[in-house]
Amino acid sequence: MHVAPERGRRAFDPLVALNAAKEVFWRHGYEGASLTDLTAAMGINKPSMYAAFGTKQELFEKVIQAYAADDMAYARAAMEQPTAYEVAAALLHDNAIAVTRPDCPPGCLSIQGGISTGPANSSVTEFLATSRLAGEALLADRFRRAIDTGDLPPGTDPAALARFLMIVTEGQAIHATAGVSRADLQASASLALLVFRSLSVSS
Amino acid sequence: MHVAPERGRRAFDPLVALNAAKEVFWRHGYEGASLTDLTAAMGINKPSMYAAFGTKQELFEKVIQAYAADDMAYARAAMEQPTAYEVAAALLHDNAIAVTRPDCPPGCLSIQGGISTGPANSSVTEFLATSRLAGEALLADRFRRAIDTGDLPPGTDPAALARFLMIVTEGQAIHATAGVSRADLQASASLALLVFRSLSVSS
DNA sequence: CGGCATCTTTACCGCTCGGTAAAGTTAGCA
DNA sequence: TGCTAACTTTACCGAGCGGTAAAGATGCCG
Repeated sequence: MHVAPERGRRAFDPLVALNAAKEVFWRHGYEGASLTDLTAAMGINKPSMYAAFGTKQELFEKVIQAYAADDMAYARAAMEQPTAYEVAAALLHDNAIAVTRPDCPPGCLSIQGGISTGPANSSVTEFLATSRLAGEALLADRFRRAIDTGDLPPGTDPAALARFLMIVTEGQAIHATAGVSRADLQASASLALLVFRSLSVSS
Repeated sequence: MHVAPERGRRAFDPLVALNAAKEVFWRHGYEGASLTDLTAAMGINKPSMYAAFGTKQELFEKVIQAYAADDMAYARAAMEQPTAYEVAAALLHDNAIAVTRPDCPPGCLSIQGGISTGPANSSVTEFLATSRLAGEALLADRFRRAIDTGDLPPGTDPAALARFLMIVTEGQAIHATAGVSRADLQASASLALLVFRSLSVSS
C-alpha cells in the first residue's frame, strides 16, 4: 500500500479538480455527468483523470468523501449544540443555507447525485441512501443522550424525532432545486421547529 | 384534431403499456430508463412505441399525466377535508402510504423521474419542479380559505404552511426510497402535525 | 547531458443510446 | 378474394457513452 515517489510531477491540483468534479456531479447527478463533462470542468483529459482518480465510480466516491468532509460539516457542528432544540434549529437553518449556496448547485449532492439510476448503477443509489440513514442514526443518538440528561421529555421517541428532522432537510433540498429561496426555506425550518413546543404533551 | 378511423387495429392496450412505462420511469428516472427497458416492459417494439406515444419525452409526459390523475388523487382528495388540520393529516398520512405501495416502486415519480438530469434533459427537471410547486400553490389556497373562515388563526402564513407540508411529503418520498417503512413514515407524519398545536401561538 | 519514469495527448475501442427506414404481417372493406 | 391502410418486425443509423492503448511531452536524477 505504498505509493511510489512521483518523478514527473502532476500538472494539475487534484483538490481543485475534485471540487470541479463535485459541482458537475451535484448539478447533473452520477449518470447525468459524462466523463466528457467532468474532465472538461476539471481541466484535464480522460486518461489523466483515470490515472489520478480511477474509474468514474471511484471518482464519485472521492467526491462524496470531500462533500461529507467539507459541505456537510455544518451537520456535525449542529449536533454539538448544548440542547436538543438548538441541535435541531442549527441543523434545519444551516441546511436551508447549505442547499441554497450561490456558489454551489442548489440542493444536496447526496440526493442530486443519484436518487434514481439506470439498472447498471443501482449501487450508487444504495450507497447514498445508506450514508444518509447513517447520519440520521447519529442524530437519534444525540437525542437519546438529551433524553438521558432530562433535556427532552422521557416519552420522546429519539429515532422518530431524528427521522422527522432529516425528512425536513431532504424536503428542503428538493425544494431548493425547484428554485425556492433561502428565506422561504428558513421560514419552513422555523415552522418545523414548532413541534418541539408540543413534544412534552405528545406520547 | 380528428383521429382517422383505425383499419388495422392495435395489438396492445395503450393503457397497460403506459402503466408499464410508468413503473420503469418511476424506478430508474427519465434518463435511467432506456427505450430498450421501456419497450421490453411495455411488451412492444420501439417503432410501435413511437407510433403510439411519440418520442421518449412525449411518452414521459403522458406517463406523468396518468400519474397525476391516478397516483396523486389522494392529494386532491385530502384538500377536500373539512378543516385545515384534517387536510394536512390526510395529505401526510396518505402520502406515507403512497410512497410505500408494495405494488409500486418506492418514493414519488415526480422526484424519482428527474430530480437531476444531464444537460440535454434539463427541461424534464424544470417541468417536474414546476408541477410540484403548482400543487403547493393549491394547498396554500386551501389554507387561505381556512384563515378566511376562522379555521386557522389570522396570523398564519398560508404559503409557509403549505411549503412546510410539501417539504415533509418530499422528505417522506426520499426516505421511502431508502427503504424506510410505511409505519415509520406515518410516525413522522404525526410528529409533523404537532406544528398545528402551536400555530395560534406563533407569529 | 543522457536516461528514464511519469504524466499528457491523440486517437480509438466496443457498446448502448434515442430514433427510424423499409420490409413483412394483419385485418377491414369492396 | 384481392386491395389497401394500418400496425409490427427486423435491421440499422449517427452520436455519445465509459474506458484505454500507444505515442509524445516533461522534468528529476545520476
